[in-house]
Amino acid sequence: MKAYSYVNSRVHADGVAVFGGDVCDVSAVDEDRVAVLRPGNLGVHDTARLAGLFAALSEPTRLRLLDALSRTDEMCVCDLCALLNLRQSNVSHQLRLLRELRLVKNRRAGRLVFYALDDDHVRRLLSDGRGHVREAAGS
Amino acid sequence: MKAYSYVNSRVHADGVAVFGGDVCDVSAVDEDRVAVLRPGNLGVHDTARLAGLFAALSEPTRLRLLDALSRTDEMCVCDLCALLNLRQSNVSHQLRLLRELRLVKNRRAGRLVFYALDDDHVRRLLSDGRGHVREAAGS
DNA sequence: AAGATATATGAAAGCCTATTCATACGTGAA
DNA sequence: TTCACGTATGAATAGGCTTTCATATATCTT
Repeated sequence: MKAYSYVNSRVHADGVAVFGGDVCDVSAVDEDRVAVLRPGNLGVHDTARLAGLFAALSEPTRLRLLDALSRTDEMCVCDLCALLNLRQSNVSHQLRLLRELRLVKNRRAGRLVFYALDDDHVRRLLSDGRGHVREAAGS
Repeated sequence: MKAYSYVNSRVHADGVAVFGGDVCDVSAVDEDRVAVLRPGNLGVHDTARLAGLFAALSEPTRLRLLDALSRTDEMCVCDLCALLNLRQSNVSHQLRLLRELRLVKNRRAGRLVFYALDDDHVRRLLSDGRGHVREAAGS
């Protein structure tokens, strides 16, 4: 998952985010439309957060982990490994990422740690995603 | 955007996707739950497609392009460059990717090429994504 | 036809990430 | 305490992706 820290980005006086290094090299055709849309542009922070969220979902392993959790209430690490045929180390690494993004939560029960989806947004995102790939079947 | 071609993946006789190289190295605690969930696992193709979709959304540049298009009907390449302060080459490359994933469509008008969202799934995905990052404000 | 504008594309560089191995940590049992 | 089990984490490598530059293609104008 890319970091996209935006350390080089700055914000204009008008609040418009300017991303470091990127410079427009063409002139707009419909300057009015551009001017109207510009204030609604995604800000630097929202962009980074959204990108981080979707990046979490863009990985087959994490995607399958989330999908599995979306089909039950909670599962321990070793059961996730068995269900998805993954190495324990790999699962732990990915679950850590998902936890940092508040996509999953965990609770300890003895030496087992159970993971569950943190809220319903993920379920909906997965569902919408499936809706799209089902329609765009020709790709 | 990662390819995730799964050339090394195979499918068991029971239809369960097995991903190349990955081997579970622990034993399941709740084998019944695993057995119940396994038939519902995401297949290889669905996983790859979903991952590709979310990967498209995981990139700040593409995310901003899609967000911009979601706030208007259509826009030409140079206006997108101007609005987002991006190089033309960069925008063209990313729009190509988005088009291949059927996230945007385009039409030519003289020497301009106008891009628009291909369907409403993307709009909803963006909206859901915003919903999540708004709630998980503490990350 | 020639020039100008708008867009597309190929190649290369630099950076980032996923996975694995090895190992540490935490918990329960004997 | 010592062992066994489940989980977490650090380091390293291999492979991919994004961005840029240079250039090609397409269309319109003169």
